[in-house]
Amino acid sequence: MAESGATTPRERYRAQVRTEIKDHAWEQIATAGASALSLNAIAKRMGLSGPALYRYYAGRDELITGLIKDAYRSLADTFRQASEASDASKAGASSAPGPDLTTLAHALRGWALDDPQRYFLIYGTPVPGYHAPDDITAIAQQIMATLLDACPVTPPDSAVTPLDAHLEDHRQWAGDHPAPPATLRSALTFWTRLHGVLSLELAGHFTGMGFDPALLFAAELEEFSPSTPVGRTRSA
Amino acid sequence: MAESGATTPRERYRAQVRTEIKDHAWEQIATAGASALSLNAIAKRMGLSGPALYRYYAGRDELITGLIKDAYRSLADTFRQASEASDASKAGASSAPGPDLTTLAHALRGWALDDPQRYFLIYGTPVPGYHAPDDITAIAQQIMATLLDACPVTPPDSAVTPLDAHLEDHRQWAGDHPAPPATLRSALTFWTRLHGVLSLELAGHFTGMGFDPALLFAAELEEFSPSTPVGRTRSA
DNA sequence: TGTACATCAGTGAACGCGCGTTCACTGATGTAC
DNA sequence: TGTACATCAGTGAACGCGCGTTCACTGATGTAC
Repeated sequence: MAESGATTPRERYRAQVRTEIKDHAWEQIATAGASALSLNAIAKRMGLSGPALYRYYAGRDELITGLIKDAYRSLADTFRQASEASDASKAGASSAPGPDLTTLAHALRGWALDDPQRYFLIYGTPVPGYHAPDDITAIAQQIMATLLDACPVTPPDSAVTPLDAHLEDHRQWAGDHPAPPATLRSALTFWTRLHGVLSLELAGHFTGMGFDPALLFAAELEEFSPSTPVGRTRSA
Repeated sequence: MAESGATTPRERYRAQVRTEIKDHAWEQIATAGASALSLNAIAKRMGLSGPALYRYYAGRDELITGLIKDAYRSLADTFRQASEASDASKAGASSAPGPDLTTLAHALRGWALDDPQRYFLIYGTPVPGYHAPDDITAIAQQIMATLLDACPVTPPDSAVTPLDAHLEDHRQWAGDHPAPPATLRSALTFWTRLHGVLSLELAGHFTGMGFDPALLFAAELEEFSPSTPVGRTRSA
């Protein structure tokens, strides 16, 4: 999708086939993982002969790069939409301005569970050779910016650590977002902690353990919720 | 290694060749990732012909399973050794009994950085079909048990959460370790948080960001250090 | 409106490759008397 | 100590497969006059 303004019938057709190829590619990735992706297999599934796909993609690598870019865009969109929705819902009176982290967190988890292999295509095991093209960095920064917009400007514990100072010097990763240092750290920690629980869940490392990953995710999230103090207060 | 008591020369030879095969396998995995592992390529590197390896492994799958098991064992050993070393060093007088989490954390990070693809073989993107054999679960539990031994029995914030109760009901994952619920949660969180930072670092997701992953790792770790209160106190 | 031409989607054959795996066999190493 | 036998490591040929990718080509779709 988002192949930009197609006008002539031929252009429309091309765009449609390109996305059809991608759809089959995602299906194949979800079934057997990204390393099993094969142009010939996709062609066969579409009722085409192998070389036909070379009208649409220069090769396997270009297709995969396209998929990765789409995955990033999809996550960025999901994040932005969740952010806007939560922003609108509390337009009336409620607590703090801006979207809240809980909404973003659940959007992230939903997006990941929706297609675990798509999550892993972005955040999973890297293939030693591959280096992401530059325009992907931009989308990653956009994701970070959305996250920073949702972070309370004064996080629960707001003392400035050495790490904060270090991050301050390297704000580029959030597109030079003008948030205070403690907020930068907060967003980064939000990201790494949720990724920690989520990636282990998606990889199935909790299945042998019997308990519910959602509870673990929620517990990690609670640490960021501004409504509850940082030391959990409920007891059982 | 640890092929168990080899006595006759032939047995010793077999064991040696088996580990030599594994060594080449690891080298290949480190270079091109686990999905690129090929029996023929290993044989060629060893100066053997392809089918020769079938004297030592029933096939590619058995070799990979062996590698995974070795990786788990290696991590368990690293953990245990770090644990014992830290235990001994403070035999004199110092603070709490038992090893401390900082030592374990750095052992983990060192082990991971030593061979990122080995880390990913365990904790990385799962291949949709594969299911780990049962004896691996045992090693994973042993790792958890070592971790639990190092957790302070009364963690920094010790109120009992609903998650604690849930974990209490599913203690199996730690080999029925007799730690209090809050400690179970603490160990689990230790694991997921460090994995969060570490896996993103190993996957190279911080390289475009310019800052030092070690600082982020240390910051996450600080939250578990009993010497420092949970809210960081230093300022800059 | 029809004709001539250009564009482009898709085909089928082919190339070269490396993979996992089997099989019948050779030659060396160990064992038993 | 030497001889007969069994064990087993390793070979080379072969099978069947699917991969990515190229190339010359046909036939349909669009464009220009």
